[in-house]
This record gives sequence, structure tokens and C-alpha cells, in this order.
Amino acid sequence: MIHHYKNEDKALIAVDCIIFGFDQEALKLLLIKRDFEPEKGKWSLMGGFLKKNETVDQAANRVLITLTGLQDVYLEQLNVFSEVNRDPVERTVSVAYYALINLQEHDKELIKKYSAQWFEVSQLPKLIFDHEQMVELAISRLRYKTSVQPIGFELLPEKFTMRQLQKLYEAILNQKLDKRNFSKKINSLDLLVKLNEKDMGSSRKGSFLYKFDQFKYQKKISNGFNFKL
Amino acid sequence: MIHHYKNEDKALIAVDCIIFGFDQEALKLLLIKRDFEPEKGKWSLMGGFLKKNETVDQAANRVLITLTGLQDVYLEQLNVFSEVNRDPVERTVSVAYYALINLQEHDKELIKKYSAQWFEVSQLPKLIFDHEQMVELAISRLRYKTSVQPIGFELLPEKFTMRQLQKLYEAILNQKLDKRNFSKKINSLDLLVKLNEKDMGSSRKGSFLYKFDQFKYQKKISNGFNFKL
DNA sequence: TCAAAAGTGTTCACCGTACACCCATGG
DNA sequence: CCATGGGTGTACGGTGAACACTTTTGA
Repeated sequence: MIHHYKNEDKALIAVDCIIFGFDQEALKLLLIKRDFEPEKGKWSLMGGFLKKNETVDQAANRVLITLTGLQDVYLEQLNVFSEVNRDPVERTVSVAYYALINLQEHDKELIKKYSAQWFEVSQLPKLIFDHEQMVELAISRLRYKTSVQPIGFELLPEKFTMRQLQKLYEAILNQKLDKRNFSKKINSLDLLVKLNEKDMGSSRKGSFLYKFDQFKYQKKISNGFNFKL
Repeated sequence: MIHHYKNEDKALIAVDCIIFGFDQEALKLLLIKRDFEPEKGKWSLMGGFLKKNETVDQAANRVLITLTGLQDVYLEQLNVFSEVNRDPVERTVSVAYYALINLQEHDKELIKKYSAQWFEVSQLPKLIFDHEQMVELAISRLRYKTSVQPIGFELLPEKFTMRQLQKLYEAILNQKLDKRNFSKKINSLDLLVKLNEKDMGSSRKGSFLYKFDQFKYQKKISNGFNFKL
């Protein structure tokens, strides 16, 4: 039995997280002000190095918890970025992840600690290294994924109005949708529960709140149902 | 200026290639008989370690050329596999790629050299490590990708009949298609050139050969065209 | 009573799907 | 002349897209 592969090059492995949130109007990203060299003081994705005893999924989760305090967040691997000099200090291969969180729920103290800040995706600052590429890829993947899987709800509070949901999809797809067609479509999927409760914050009349029915969704997919927006 | 990140763990980085081919009837994978420990003699995907001065894309290409002799092959990154003990020898994080090649064109000598062999995807042998997971993922990604991008042609010779194309899609999607609807659909995309030339190999009447028009396709996508099968 | 958002239905064009017969040729 | 695969058209139902008016209620 051999104990190592000889003469092969090793490298540092990092994970970087594109963290999405939604604030009623716009799709946002959580960025940190980098507090170490190189590029100290510049805006960056939250990241970290892979440790000996964890998978990259676990590393991404750890990084996410560190910045937001949130457990069990929707997290999906995007792609590997491995340009030889992408990090000027040392050869580092990075695995990019994107996460969807409820913007209301994260830990404000941690955000301060890391000098993090939310930016609208349409108004991002300049980012270090290849992080802009990662963001671009994350947005296009998010667009695709929300259209074939009901993951948009991860960005909303548990109870939400039809209008909030529509605004969310409009922000993700970056286009206006017709509200009649939208609610018809959503209702036909039969995945929401309409509550006997109204949100009075946005109009005189008030608008009904809905909940996503995770259980119903699971039952449907196990019967061969295909989500398609 | 600092010159390295201290105290971070390094790991070996590998690439593994799922190599697809098509032989008129079935979708196939090219596997090698592993010639070193551990798991020597078992069936495996072709892989290799990332070198200091190359990206993972380049590494995957290098691996592919080594086994097939083919340059400029369709190659797409799938996912990172990073279970801590996936390779019993040493911590190795692997980036899986899938490739589409023309089964007729690869270098038969190299295949022999690496004791490689083509297997129908429906009749694969047991594979080492997590390679079966990689294959499964590759197949589902191939299914998705062929339905939104005309990459199926990468698996066919330059000139092919409508029937070959249909058989290819049937093999990828694992379902029968109606030939009238299929050719109607393909023709409506307006991406093929019908040649004044017939393939006489499969019938008395002979069937017309087609070519994929890469140039037309590029022009169409730059005009906002969306391939959808 | 007015302003502001909520809620709701119909029509039409297009696309996917199902389905069956004639054609050309070599043996 | 016949067996084999090649090639083609039509009818129908369902889905996506366009489009406008009424309702509620707080100020």
C-alpha cells in the first residue's frame, strides 16, 4: 500500500460565496471589505480556505455561517476558478458558491464585524481578483435555477404577498411581468397556501399572504412533477 | 507584500473526464483500466493531477489529449468532488469534466496503451472511488445541455443523416422520438445544411446527409436566438 | 370622493404531439 | 415485385402572451 502520490503539485483551495438577498425591490449581494493583504480595503466576496477535514460544501457553509450566523441556507456550487495567477500571493484554486438568504434574518453584528455591506446587483463596486466573473456566473445560474426549481422562496420571509413574489422574480429575471399572468401561473402550480391573513403595509385594501408548501412540493416531485416558471 | 498565506492546508487537485461517444445506436463512455495503486486493474475515468502552471480547464484538456489524441474537444466543467476520504491514499479534491468526442476519430493506439474501452452508458462496470456519481451527474448535465445548446453534433461525424441525429437524441434522452416531429423541429431551427449527397449505407433509397452550420448558429445567437429542442 | 394597490378572465396565436401513407431503390 | 428504410402533412389541444376594469379602504 502506498501512502502518497509522489511529485504532484499541491495548491491552496478556497471557497468564495456569492450571497444573494432581496429587499422588496432589488436583488442584492453581501460583500465584505477585505481586511488583509493583498487588496486590503477593497470589496470582495466572503471566502475562506478549505481545511483538511472538510468537504468544499462544508467549507462554503462554514464561511456563510461566519458572516451571516445562518444555518441551513440554500447553497449551490457554481464553478471552479483556477487561473494560475488569480491570487497574486500564492497559487489558489477557488470554488465559487452562491447562497440565497432572507435579508431580514442575518446577524447584523457579524456584518459590522466584517465590514460587510449589501449592494444592489445592478450597482456593484469593483471587486478583487476574478470575483466579478463569479458574480456574473452566479446571476445567470440563479436565473436559470429559479425557472426550474422553486428556490426563489429562500429569498423571501416565510409569509409573503403575491406582489412580493412577483417583484422578486422581476428582479431576478430583470424584466417586468404581467401580474394577471403571473398569479395565474403561480396558482396553477398549486404550491402555495393562501393564508387568512393580510399584509396591510403596502396598500389600503391589504393583500393576502401566502406560504410555500414544501411538503406539497416534495409530494409532487416524487410523482414526477416538473416545476417550470 | 506578503508571499504566502500561512497555516492553510494544501491538497492535491485532480481532474477526471467523463468521455462520451456515440456509435450509431448507443451512448458510450470511454473508461480506462487503472494501472497503478490503489485500485489497480479496476475500471476508472481517465484523470490526472493539476500542475503548478495550468488551469483546471487546461489540465482536463491535457488529460483528454493524452487518452484520445484529440484537440479542441467539447469539454465542460461539471462539479467538484471533495469527500475527505474519496481517495484513500491522500486528500485529493477532484474536478469532474465531461467531454463529447466523435467516436470514429480518436487514436486507437492510445486506447490500447491505456487499456481503455468503450462501454454503453446503460452497461457500465463498477467504477472506483466516486466515479459513478460523476458519471451520473454527467449524464443528467448532458441531457439538459443538449436540450438548450446544439452540442449533440460534437458526437457525430461532420456529415450525418437525420436518422443518425434522431438516434443520438434518443440515446441521450433515453426515449423514442417521432421522426416526423423530430425532423420538423430540427428543420425549423434552420441550423443544418442539407447536402447534395446521400448516405447509401443504411437503406436502398439512401438518406440525405446534413452538416451543422456553425456560422449560421453564431449569427443567430448574436441576434438573440435561443436554441431549444 | 379620491387615490393607490389588489384582484381577476378572455381571446388569440403558436407550438408540441399524435398519427399513416407513399416513395425510391437494390436485390 | 417486394422488402426496407426514407421522407413528408394535418388536426387538435394546451400553453404563453396580450390586454382593462372593478374592488377596497384610509385619508
